[in-house]
Amino acid sequence: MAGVGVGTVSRVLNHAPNVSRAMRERVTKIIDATGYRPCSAARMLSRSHYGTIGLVSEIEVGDTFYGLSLQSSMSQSLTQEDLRLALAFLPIDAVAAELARLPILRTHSVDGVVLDLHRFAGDLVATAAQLRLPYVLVNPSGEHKCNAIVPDDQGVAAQATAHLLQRGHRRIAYLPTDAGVTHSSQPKRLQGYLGAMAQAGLVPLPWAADPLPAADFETGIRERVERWTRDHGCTAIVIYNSVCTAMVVRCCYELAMPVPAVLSLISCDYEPTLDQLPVPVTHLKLDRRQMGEAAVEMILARMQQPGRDLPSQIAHGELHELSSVRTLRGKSETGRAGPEHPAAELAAGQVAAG
Amino acid sequence: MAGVGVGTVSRVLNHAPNVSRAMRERVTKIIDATGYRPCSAARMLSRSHYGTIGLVSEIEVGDTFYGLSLQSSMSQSLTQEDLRLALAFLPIDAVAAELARLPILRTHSVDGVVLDLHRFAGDLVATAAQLRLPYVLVNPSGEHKCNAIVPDDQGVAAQATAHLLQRGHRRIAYLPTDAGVTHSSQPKRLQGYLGAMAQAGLVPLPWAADPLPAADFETGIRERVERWTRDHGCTAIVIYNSVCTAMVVRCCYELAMPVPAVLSLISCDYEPTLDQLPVPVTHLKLDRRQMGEAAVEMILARMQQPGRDLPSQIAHGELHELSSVRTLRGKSETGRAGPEHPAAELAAGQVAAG
DNA sequence: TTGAAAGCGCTAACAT
DNA sequence: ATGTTAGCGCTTTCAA
Repeated sequence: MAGVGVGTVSRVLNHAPNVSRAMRERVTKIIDATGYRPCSAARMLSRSHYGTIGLVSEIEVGDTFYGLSLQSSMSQSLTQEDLRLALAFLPIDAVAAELARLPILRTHSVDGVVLDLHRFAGDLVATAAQLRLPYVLVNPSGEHKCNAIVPDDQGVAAQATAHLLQRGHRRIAYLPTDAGVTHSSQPKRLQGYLGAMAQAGLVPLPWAADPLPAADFETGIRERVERWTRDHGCTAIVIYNSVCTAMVVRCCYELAMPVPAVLSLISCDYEPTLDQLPVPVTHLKLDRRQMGEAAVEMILARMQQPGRDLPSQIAHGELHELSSVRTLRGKSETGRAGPEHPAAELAAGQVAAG
Repeated sequence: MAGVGVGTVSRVLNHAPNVSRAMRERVTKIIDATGYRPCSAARMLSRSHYGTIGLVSEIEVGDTFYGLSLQSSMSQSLTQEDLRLALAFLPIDAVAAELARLPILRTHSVDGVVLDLHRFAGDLVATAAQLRLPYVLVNPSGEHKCNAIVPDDQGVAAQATAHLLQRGHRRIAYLPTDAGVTHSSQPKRLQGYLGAMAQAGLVPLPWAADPLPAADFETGIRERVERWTRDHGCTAIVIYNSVCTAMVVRCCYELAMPVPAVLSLISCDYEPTLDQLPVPVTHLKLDRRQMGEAAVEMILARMQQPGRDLPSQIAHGELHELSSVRTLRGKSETGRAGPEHPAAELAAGQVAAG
């Protein structure tokens, strides 16, 4: 300290209004000269808050695009508010005790926490309430009227179906994912498809409500695609997510059913893979970055008014038209539509080895 | 406090050896009963360290698989040591001042920092040294004898080439990425390819050293693939990374050149996209999780002995054989190899619309 | 506008 | 083995 009281230094550091210009300049100068940095721990202690919010997600997001988008958008939003993000990971199907045992939760070290837990063994809301900390749920399974950022899963599938309808398709199938996925997006997207078909006065194609066998995912898809096209005049498929979409694309490749010439595809969820497939796939994108920003906004608001519930915010999907949907004309109205199936021998050269 | 001194409580909290069983139990009981949690800020302050290490990465990793694997593996490793991870993001081509301005670096709040910056405008090592904080570099561009986790880029391309050679390929091309990528992995992977070819007494195919035009990436790839196969008897391509690989796969799809029947592909880098392409692509995987663990190990070691440099650790690639490499026999030795090109009309049905 | 001083909740050295 | 106490580096009253 060069000649002034510590209180004064603190005041200039925090841009307090009641400091003389002269003093401010003098202090600033020494701060720059000495390369002084305040100690965040001391700040937290005396301010009795942490300037940090926690994000707990599932370890498995490490293999998906989903996770990082959320994180980096939250981190950026928080940085703007001069706040920090603290990460924690939980295994899938974790229980309340495991949550409480996380380093960031076991000690007082965050002012709020956002929970990005899709599979939690127990009542997530009750568990979160136990934390005695403002919390926000991101994309939780189930219904959540409050304190959550929920994607419009039903809407996304409805939009996808509507897009195909609008492009002239009538025999539209829906491909769910495997039974292992217990997240509520599974039934909700199904509902979206069913609803849109009903509204258009069309009957859904079979197996929409039957999850694929987790054991033999690929064969299951192949069988459905074959039967849909062969027996039901299917011209387009609404697909649960991008992993399934990639498998359908492979399947079409092997069956020599060009996309979108023979079969149109639309995915209810986006990952960068979709752009990189041989035929870039049209999809509905639930913007994770936007969800991250919404989560930050909500947790900040909840920190302002502890204990008060905030209405959940719905994240809508946005249509990205790429190359996997064909426009049908003419006899498509009759129900049976689409071009003839390509000659089987066309497949021979295209089948993947191994 | 129920009857005991605060020092004692602190001792049981920190598992100090010199506490009687009776006392330990008594205190533990009240701690559980009251749901007491220690305040991490106070701990940091009195211990005068933070139990936190920082990770600064580029915002753009948000779109890649790379980033999250590193983060989550670091977070897990640190959690085991009862340490926390603090995140910060920097734009690409950031300068030293921007680094210093990051919240986690502007204040004293981490005990060490790992820098995952591939494109930094300036001398990263010098800048890191300025931080007066133990640091570790992950996958930095350029040569780094110390304090870095460096992937074996040259080795990875050499292994990829060797794998193709071993499978009987002789006319092997190398596809770099675009000129916008200034990271040293670009020249290093090229060297790996060149070296392996030279060692096998083979001449490299053209354009290996010519980065693709960033403007028209896709056309560039298409032209090379066509000319390699048509004019140079090319049967296999070593590809810089998975984004380029996806484009080559699309290209083969459009040119009706089945993979691997006509053309074998191997990628020098992995992202989950590779598994999801119609033909799963054989690749060398530089394990990011392993790199994250190595980074944690190194930063911890550097924190033990501040100021001492540690030799860089090299991350090796692991071959994952999927379905994109064909085994060549017979006349492959002569240099010109591979089956006839498939009839052009085969393409017609498979070309993507739009 | 500035200085002085009382904490914030803990750890660790010291005393017992 | 346990209690006592002096800080850790800051913010924030309260006086001046």
